[in-house]
Amino acid sequence: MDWMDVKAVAAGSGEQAPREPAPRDAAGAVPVLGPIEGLLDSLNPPQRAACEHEEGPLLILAGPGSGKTRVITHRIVHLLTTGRARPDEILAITFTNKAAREMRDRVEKRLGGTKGLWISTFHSLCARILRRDAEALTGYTRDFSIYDTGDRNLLLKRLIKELGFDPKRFRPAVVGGWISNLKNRVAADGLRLDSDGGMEGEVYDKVRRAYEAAMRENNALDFDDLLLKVLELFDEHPGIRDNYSRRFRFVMVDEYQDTNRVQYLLTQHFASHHGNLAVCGDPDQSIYAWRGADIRNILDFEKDYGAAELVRLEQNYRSKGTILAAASAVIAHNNARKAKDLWTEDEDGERIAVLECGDENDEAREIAMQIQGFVGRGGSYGDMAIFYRANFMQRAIESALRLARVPYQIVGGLEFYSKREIRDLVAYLRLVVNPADDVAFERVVNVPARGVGATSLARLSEWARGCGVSLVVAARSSEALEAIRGRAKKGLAEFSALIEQLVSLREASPAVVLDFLLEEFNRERWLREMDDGSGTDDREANIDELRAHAEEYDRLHPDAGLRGFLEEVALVSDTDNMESDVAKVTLMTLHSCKGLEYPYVFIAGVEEELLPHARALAETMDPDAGLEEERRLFYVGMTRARERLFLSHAGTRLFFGESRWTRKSRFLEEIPGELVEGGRPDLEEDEALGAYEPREVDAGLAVGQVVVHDHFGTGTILQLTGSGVNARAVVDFVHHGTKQLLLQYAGLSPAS
DNA sequence: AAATCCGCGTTTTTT
DNA sequence: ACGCGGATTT
Repeated sequence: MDWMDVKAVAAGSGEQAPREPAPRDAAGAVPVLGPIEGLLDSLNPPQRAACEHEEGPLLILAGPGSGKTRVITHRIVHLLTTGRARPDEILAITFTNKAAREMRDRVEKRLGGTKGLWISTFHSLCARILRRDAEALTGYTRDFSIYDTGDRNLLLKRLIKELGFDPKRFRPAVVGGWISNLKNRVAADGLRLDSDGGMEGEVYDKVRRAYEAAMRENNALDFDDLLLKVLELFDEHPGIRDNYSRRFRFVMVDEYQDTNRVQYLLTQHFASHHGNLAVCGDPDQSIYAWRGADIRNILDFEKDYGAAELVRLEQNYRSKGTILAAASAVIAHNNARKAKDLWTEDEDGERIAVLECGDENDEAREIAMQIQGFVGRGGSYGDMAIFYRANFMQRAIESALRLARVPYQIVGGLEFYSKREIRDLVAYLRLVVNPADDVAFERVVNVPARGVGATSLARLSEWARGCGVSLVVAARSSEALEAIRGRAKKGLAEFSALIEQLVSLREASPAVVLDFLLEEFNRERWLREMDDGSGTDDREANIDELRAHAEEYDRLHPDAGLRGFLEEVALVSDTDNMESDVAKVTLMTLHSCKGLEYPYVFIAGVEEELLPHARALAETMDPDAGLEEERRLFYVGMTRARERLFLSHAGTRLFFGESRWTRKSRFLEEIPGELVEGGRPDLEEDEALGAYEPREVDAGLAVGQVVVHDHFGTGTILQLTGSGVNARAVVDFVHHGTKQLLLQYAGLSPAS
């Protein structure tokens, strides 16, 4: 980590005379500075070479922890401050919003602003282009809706039924996955679909056609369309394509190993005019083949773009030697791979620990205990992260952390925007912007309840289809309403009136529209209506959060309006809710952890079937490829760790409510050298726990006493053992049976 | 049309 | 174990 001050070579990075300061395109644009003295001094030679590379293609092969993001941001800053480019001539593309934000922050730190720079994900970049140029696509307007997977499946289900197929046999999610897959690869293999069964394939294809037609009618695009339509736009309107490729004189793509065919072609378009394309990535960290990423894109880069400069970043500044060696040894088991030598100047550090646990709860508890131990010895929660292969594993870990009073945050997982109340409100907003959005209409026409049920809706749909109009238009037509009975008729009229009012607020700020809606709904009644017994507090809080989010958005983007807000909501999932400088342990899937680093990393569930995931081995593609991608995933997880790495596995684990025996992962055998088995590698239990400040435990607890526990509720103490930090109680809980608890974590209090 | 009950699939990963 | 959607009842 000290490499920054290793060399203090005087500034002399071959600066040329800065060009005439370019005219700024807007007030508050990035200030055009002179060259920053010594900007590149802190970089090692290859890093520096990557930053100084000027025109033409550049491939940066960057191992984990090799300062890749640093290089990209420095390169941007370098381009700007030497006057080689204006902010609005630079396009940097990332895969996740997290990465985009990180990059923007870092540039901002150096320049004090990022106005005019385009740093975004493929998806938001494309959405932005389409907002501008959608009219050039037949059938679409700039008010298009963006459908997420849920919306897509809802529409598919309706279509499958309408076409007379059984949605059980042809499940919307499966058909949708198939369509998505097709779109991601479409440009590679042409439109030919290689369906297995002739009959099945035909159905799939019929549904697909109906889906595309319906999407057009709804003025809606799904995630894949965002990219695909831009490709279409560029293909059909070379003029538009040229505008962009001339405008962005420098294009950069991060995590290039994760690009799919469509993204590959888009990139090509963006660079078509000048060839100033810098991509960076690491084939060993390619973990998205399952959704169409094609590792050949990065492997063939030099072939695709002749005379590309190649820079390899192989010095690792992140992990202790032992961790790096272990990760390297694991990844070396992949055959389809070019060998690579990562090295570090750092010391070896502590050995990697393997935690063998009973079941998933023991595992979670063990991790929690480790964490408390380290915090007791001066560690900070914010320095620790727990990774797992699949989201369901989150549960056990979460509850153990709660019990142990470990503060945590979860990245991704259950999404904010998939919550009922949020989806409904958002659907209203969508309908206001894009009245052709029938999926949104169906979602909210009876929210809150207006007596409009399935049958009336079916009648309305039928009429609408007959006339070729949207549901909103149909609902306004007295002719359409003739076929509908009293209660529902009145409801539809109410709904129409509401939409009409909302449409007049079309240009208002998102928060204003939300307020109007909530007022209109009678918030309390609506909440009560949604109550499923768990109370309305959470939903209420979610609504407030959405409102706050809308307000914040409006403040930052005063001119973006509803359209902009909806785009953000559709594309910025709350995977991005991660707070980085906060005293909380961070939980996430192995896929989400890419690009991050933590001093202490725990990887849970390092087991066969789970870490090489069974489905990755069994399914579709060739099993070796599946296994190797799993290995890369593990590699990505391991290389996030700076100081300490903990790998845990449980003897049994609950799947679908059924406890199953497990075997430890073959990947563990691939780690050379000695692993510390079990227990706490460098602490005795007492030491670990003693360091953690105990809460007062003996507060008059006695056998036979009735006590209350945060999580398990009321119970009776059957037995008390141990003392001090080892004091335990066996408690028979009314609803949860008998548990043994460590008093210092349990927080038992006498029942009142 | 709304409320309740039952059966089924779910859990690989994400924009 | 759990939640969703569909079928059943009220």
